[in-house]
Amino acid sequence: MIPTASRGGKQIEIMNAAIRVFSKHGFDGAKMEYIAKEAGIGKGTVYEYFKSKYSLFEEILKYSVDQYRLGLKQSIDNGQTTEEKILNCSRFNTQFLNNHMDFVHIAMQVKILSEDIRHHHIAAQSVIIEYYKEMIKGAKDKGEVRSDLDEELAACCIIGTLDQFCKQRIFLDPRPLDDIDHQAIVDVVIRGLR
Amino acid sequence: MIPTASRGGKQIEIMNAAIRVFSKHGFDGAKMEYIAKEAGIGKGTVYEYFKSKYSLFEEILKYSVDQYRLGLKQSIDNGQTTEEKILNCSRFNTQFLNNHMDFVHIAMQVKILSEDIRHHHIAAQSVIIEYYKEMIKGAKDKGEVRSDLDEELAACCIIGTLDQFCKQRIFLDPRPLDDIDHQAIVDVVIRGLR
Amino acid sequence: MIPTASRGGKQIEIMNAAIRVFSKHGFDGAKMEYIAKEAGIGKGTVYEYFKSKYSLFEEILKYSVDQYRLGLKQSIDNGQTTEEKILNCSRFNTQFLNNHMDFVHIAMQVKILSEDIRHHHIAAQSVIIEYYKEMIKGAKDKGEVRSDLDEELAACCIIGTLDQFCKQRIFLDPRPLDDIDHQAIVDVVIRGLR
Amino acid sequence: MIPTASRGGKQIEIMNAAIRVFSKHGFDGAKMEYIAKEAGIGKGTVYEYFKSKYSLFEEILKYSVDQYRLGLKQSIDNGQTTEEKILNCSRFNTQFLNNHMDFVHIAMQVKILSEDIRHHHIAAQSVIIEYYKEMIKGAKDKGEVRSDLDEELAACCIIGTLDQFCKQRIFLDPRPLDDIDHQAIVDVVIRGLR
DNA sequence: CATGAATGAGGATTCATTCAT
DNA sequence: GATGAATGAATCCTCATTCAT
Repeated sequence: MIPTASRGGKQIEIMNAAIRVFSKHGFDGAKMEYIAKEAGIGKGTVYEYFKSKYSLFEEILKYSVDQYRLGLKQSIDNGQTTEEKILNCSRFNTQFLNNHMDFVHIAMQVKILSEDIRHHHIAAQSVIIEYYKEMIKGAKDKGEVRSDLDEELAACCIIGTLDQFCKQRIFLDPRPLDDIDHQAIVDVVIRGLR
Repeated sequence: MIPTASRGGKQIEIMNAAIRVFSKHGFDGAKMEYIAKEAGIGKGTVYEYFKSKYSLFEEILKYSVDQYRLGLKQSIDNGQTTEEKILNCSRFNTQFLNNHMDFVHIAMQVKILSEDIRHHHIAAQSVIIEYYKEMIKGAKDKGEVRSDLDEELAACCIIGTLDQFCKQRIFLDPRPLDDIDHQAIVDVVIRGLR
Repeated sequence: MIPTASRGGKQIEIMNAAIRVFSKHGFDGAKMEYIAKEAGIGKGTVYEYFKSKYSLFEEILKYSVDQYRLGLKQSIDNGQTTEEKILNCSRFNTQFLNNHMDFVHIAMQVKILSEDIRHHHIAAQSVIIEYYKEMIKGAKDKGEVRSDLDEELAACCIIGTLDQFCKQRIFLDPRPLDDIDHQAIVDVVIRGLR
Repeated sequence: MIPTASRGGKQIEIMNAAIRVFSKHGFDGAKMEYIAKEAGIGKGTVYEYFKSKYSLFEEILKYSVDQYRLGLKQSIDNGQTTEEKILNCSRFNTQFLNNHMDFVHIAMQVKILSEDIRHHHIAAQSVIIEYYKEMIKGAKDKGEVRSDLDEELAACCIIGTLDQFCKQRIFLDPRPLDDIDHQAIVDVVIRGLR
């Protein structure tokens, strides 16, 4: 195995190639040969950086989930008002899911994952929910949302609506993603149906 | 192959066994032998009813999607007010996803599916969105929701929130599903965050 | 198993159906279901008359070889002169091989056959050669062929030429079989090339 | 797949091993594992060189048929007189069929072959017949055979007699092949029975 | 007697992984 | 370090055979 020092660069390259291949073919459909070819290296070289297909998958999963969590955190932190925060999340969500949607779905077959990665995954999800809950808590303090709002359910509503919107746009709607009216989505979440 | 007349019963039995096995192991992890054993029959018998593992999967997918669509339709139709309709959907959603969640996730790897099944799947999704949009339209007429509400986005919000809630309860929350406060969820959707 | 008394008729029916199917698909390609369907009976019924696919094949082989041997014997016996005898053989050969050629080829994979059937087959071949050798012997006595002719080689020449002619006509030549000039073939055999 | 440059050697090795196994067990009886073992390689390696059992079979068939055709051409070309040419053919035929007889028989189940290979096979047969016809034509010019001889039938007679002789020696006669009196066979063909 | 639904042994094929170069 | 030819374990599927009806 290669000393950890110089590994970083190529490791990331392989992971990015693998994300594309896993997304296109699913876990079992993704042959190591495809991944190597996509990364522009030999089949054997992948094994210098990852000890098995499965561990490569798990590394990617962790990596992606962390990327997602961090991006979301930043989206929230960068917004001034709660509305702006959610707006940022909507934009980031669309962008991220557009690139990783398939991978996310593969990842959801949580049943096939190891305990270790499963915990990581669930933990990350929980952390994301916490981010939102804290955001709501802050919004309550600033009086931007009603004070009797259940924070868990609010988080649910935001996450669910944003995700569902992405799904519909990506799977059902042929239009490009750049003309999305994020403001309108956020409006529905904030104002509700009534 | 067995005449279509008498096939129905055993076909359904196999499909139900297969849903369990697919859910537990994923598509590629689900060996035909497991499925046969789960259905209490011999391996070869599965092939009397489905011409391949893949087509078995597709049949199940169609079947599940249709079951879901029909259940949702009924949930909406059985409610008097819009609030009650959404409440019904929430209950049905929780119940259905609890039994099929894993399968639904496997199914979402839409990329690996045939054109035919993919169209069926997308079509069913579209129909479901239509159900909700029509519900919103009716609600507008009755003045239960504001008249400037975008129907598509409203559907997004309802579907997304209900689904996300289920996911959180099923994956992250160890509590049983029967003490869910569906009313609270619906409240958030209807009143929004503010 | 069915009492041998009334078996004869249906047994022959099955064998004839099986010859057609074996000829069309080869031994391993011929499914018992095809054979049953071709004979217009149920799959299980075939097993009432033959204890296995393999033994069915062997029975057919014996049957066909015997049919061929008998037909050839008759062809020889029915001719007055040697030339006429060979002429009859040529006609019978063409007719028989046209119906059984593929089966004959399948049968030639002697290696896969049991010792028993192999001996029967080889014995029948030997008997056929004997028929021809006796014919030649008779012809020598009548002065129709030269007296220094090797009987074995003469048989070889007759059998080989007639068979090869059939093969060419059946495999390479699209013309129907009824306008064959058997006299010309026999001439070549009798007069030689010179 | 391995680059075509360096494939040649091992490909031929596998084909030769496969000829032995196909000859011994027939097409369906020949397990890929046997073939691999016979070639002294792993099962998977065969698939690096041939995409399926069937295509391996077809490649062998083409290869064998071409080998046969070329050997026969040379036999004819190397003879001075027509008699010598046929003599050469008889020797080559015996030698080749002794090594390939079983495979040739398997190959004759032309019905199961693909259109492509079938055409190749039939074409090769036709070419062989042409070789003989041209030989006869030349013999006519040199006055070695009578001028009214039908070339097609003459070819038939030569091919058939030589093949039939081989069959008899290989299948029915326990004697070794080296004491064959090829001259006697050729005599019968050239002088005829009379 | 006849049937055909059910069975499971058997074999072609795939692909993650190894290791000699 | 990098490679890709070789490997064989693992699995889908076929079909001869059985046996309950």
